Amino acid sequence: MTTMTKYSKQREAIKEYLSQTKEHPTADTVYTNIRAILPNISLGTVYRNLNLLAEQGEILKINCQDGSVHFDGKLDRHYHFICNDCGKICDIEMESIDFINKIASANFGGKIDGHTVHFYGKCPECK
Amino acid sequence: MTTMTKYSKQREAIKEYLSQTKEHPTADTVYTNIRAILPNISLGTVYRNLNLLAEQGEILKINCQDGSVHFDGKLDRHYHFICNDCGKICDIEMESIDFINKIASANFGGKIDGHTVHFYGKCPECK
DNA sequence: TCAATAATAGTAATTATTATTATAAAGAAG
DNA sequence: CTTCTTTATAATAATAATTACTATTATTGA
Repeated sequence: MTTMTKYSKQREAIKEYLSQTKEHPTADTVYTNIRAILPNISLGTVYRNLNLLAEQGEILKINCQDGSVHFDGKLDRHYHFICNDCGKICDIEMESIDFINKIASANFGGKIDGHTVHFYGKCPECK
Repeated sequence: MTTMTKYSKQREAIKEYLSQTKEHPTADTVYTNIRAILPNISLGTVYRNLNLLAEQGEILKINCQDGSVHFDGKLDRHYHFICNDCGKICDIEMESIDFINKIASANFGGKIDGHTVHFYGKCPECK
């Protein structure tokens, strides 16, 4: 029996917050911001729901090069840039580069289903 | 005054171990394996040297999608594949795709210096 | 309205990693 | 070869991020 997901205002608030922000907050930043609306929410609830939403594909979990974890409520196809100076994550709107999967498949015995790519450098502000 | 790096057999053993293995071990796996040669090495020493070697560009630090951190002693240009089933990291020998930096630069205000890319799917064994 | 189940807050526990410190090893100078 | 200075080490403590636990509360379907 597959377990059933019930509504909760906490999860709804997290989803809403992520969908409206342009930032790519960490779990802790989500927690801080959600507490403005739901002062009694617990950090564990934030973590559980972020992971649940990410599993369900409703948000995106971003594992940065430096080991930090960020979340993204924007669902349309886009890429991420991380600034080497200020550490900020920016969106990059660009054409799909899914064709690199084909390039990688050429000399590889397994099956390539996808990839993750992050770009690095100086963001518009730090440049 | 820039601090000077002194030789240590611990660091040498870590470097040697990474250069000869085809695996992409975690810090803890490095620790376990090095203890076969140096039974008294401490985990802190392993972490410190892995980070030092990575900073100096003598080894590679790989931050996986799932948050785990692995190390690679292979220095020539190659790409990484992570199996969705068994979690193993494999090398992919393929032509450079550095040109994706140009594609990303097209509509971006900042400066793109590099990228990281990991491929996902089923490895040769799991397929 | 009621029963079943999932979600929560609060807290404790875990994991990975870094910091601290007294001792040991490395390298330079005499 | 001995001494001095500096870096590295082992062992341990501390930290940070995340997950697990548990009693209580909220949601949903009947």
